[in-house]
Amino acid sequence: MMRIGDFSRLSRVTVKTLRYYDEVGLLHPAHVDETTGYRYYDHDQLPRLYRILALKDLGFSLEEIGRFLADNLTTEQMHGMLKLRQAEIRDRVLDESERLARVETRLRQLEQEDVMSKYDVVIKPVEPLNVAGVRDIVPTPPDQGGLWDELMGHLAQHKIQPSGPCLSLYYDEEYKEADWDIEVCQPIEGNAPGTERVRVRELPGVETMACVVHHGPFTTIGEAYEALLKWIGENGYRIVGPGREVYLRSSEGSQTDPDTLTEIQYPVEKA
Amino acid sequence: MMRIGDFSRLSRVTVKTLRYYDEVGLLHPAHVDETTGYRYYDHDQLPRLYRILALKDLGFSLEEIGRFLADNLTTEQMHGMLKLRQAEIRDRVLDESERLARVETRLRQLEQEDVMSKYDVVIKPVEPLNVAGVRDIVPTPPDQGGLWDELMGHLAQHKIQPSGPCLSLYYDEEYKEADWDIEVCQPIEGNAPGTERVRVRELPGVETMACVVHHGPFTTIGEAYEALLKWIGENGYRIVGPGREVYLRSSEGSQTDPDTLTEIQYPVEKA
DNA sequence: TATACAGCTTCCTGTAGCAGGAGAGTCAAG
DNA sequence: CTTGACTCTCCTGCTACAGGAAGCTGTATA
Repeated sequence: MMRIGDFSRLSRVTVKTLRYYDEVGLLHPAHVDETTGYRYYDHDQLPRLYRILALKDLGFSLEEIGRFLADNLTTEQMHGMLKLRQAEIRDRVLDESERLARVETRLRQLEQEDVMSKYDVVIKPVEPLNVAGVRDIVPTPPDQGGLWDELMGHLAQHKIQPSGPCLSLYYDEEYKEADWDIEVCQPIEGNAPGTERVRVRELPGVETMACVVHHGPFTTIGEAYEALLKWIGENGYRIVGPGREVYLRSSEGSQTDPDTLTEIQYPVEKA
Repeated sequence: MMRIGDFSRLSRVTVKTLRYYDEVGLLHPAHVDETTGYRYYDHDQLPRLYRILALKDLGFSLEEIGRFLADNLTTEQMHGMLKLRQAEIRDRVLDESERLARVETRLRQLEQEDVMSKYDVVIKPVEPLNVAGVRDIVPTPPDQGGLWDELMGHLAQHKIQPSGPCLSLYYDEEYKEADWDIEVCQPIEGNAPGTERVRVRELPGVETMACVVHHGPFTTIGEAYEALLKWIGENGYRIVGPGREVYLRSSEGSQTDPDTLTEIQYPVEKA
């Protein structure tokens, strides 16, 4: 029988930890003096402590280790827990590897451009959205004003309330000189009447949407697109649907208001 | 200006988190109603929030992100922090990969032997140890009794106090049929007189010692050796020094006492 | 106008596995 | 008997929030 300090030196486990294991019931001392509260350990408690350490080393929580030691479970149960651990660790390795890749991408970018991008890309889910929309081919993006007039006219006529910031969808898959396939949308509540030109429908939700916010006039939104597309490419994603422009704040059709706020969104998947 | 719930839906960050970021000073609302305490956010706070999320995604702590946003640091500082992050993540990936390998080793072992080993191996550091020892060639390990008599006689004669459990060192690098090079040691305090045969010296400390405890008679200690050596091989270590047997509890030379407790130690390094 | 009811507030607790430290009692040696 | 090393319990802190209680607020509807 030895005191906690000796057992600590023998096992190279801190006194704090030994007391904690006593508290949570993982390893009670062989004997506790009733009057002084001193803990006394026996040499043959070392194997149990080593088992605890070995299991901890495999990544099990103390609670799992506790059940482990108490139930002394069957080979199959053991096998199942190890399989589970294996899967969890694999996930974590994968996560951390991807994080590492992102950090290294940033590093390369920093070394090349010598300045940190003003754009930050995030991946987030986007809910399904009930919208009224008008879709058509227009020469270039700045020419979508007519579609907006059409849409807003319809909404005003039927007294339909908007329920969020409006947005445009860009359906073309590659870059175009002219003739863009664009849909302008206004989120609305519930269902409302549509027409041949004004479609009311649900825009599907997207689980992984790569997003970036552009703060500045529309005329410079190209920089935001550039940053976003670069990020998507460098981080191993690919675009799997039409891009969206969400007009968070804008002054009615002005292309040059510097206080305009636009979120660009692309549905993506890991390539 | 929108309320916290709307900003939460817009950014897909929970209300709880937004309140927390307010509390720790990462992102205060644009305006807080003095009478009601309601938080009001502006659209143009979204870029800052996205920056926070992007940095979090790289693995920075909220505190680091805070300094980050407050100081808006130079490119070099930025570079340094990213390098640091890179190193940390690499370490973690390595750690987790090794852990994964250990789990998989256990799994294979379980599948082959259909039972969990009764031995648990741990890696721990061992302190330098001041000892008196007698080293010689003996036919086989059970023949080391004479060395112990010699050592104990010397200690008794000089009234030298032992300061811990005694141990044997096995110097041979490969298995031998006969003629083992063995040193028997007794830890003692301070320095004490030695002789030609009884050396007093400091046993060097070992940073990474692979250890296992055998609970049972000496006659079955081979199983413990087998388990330990197997573990060392399978987990990518190699032996870099003489093995030790530490006699934690024993009944004076008995080879068959079932309550004997012995720790086997091998200094190892990652291969 | 009264009433729901959804949404907001603060405050408290819990998480995992201990580390650090305060204040007080205990043990063995000199 | 004193000293100094050791031990005890109890409290706080760490990260980044989540969950929930109790109470207030804002808006839509009957």
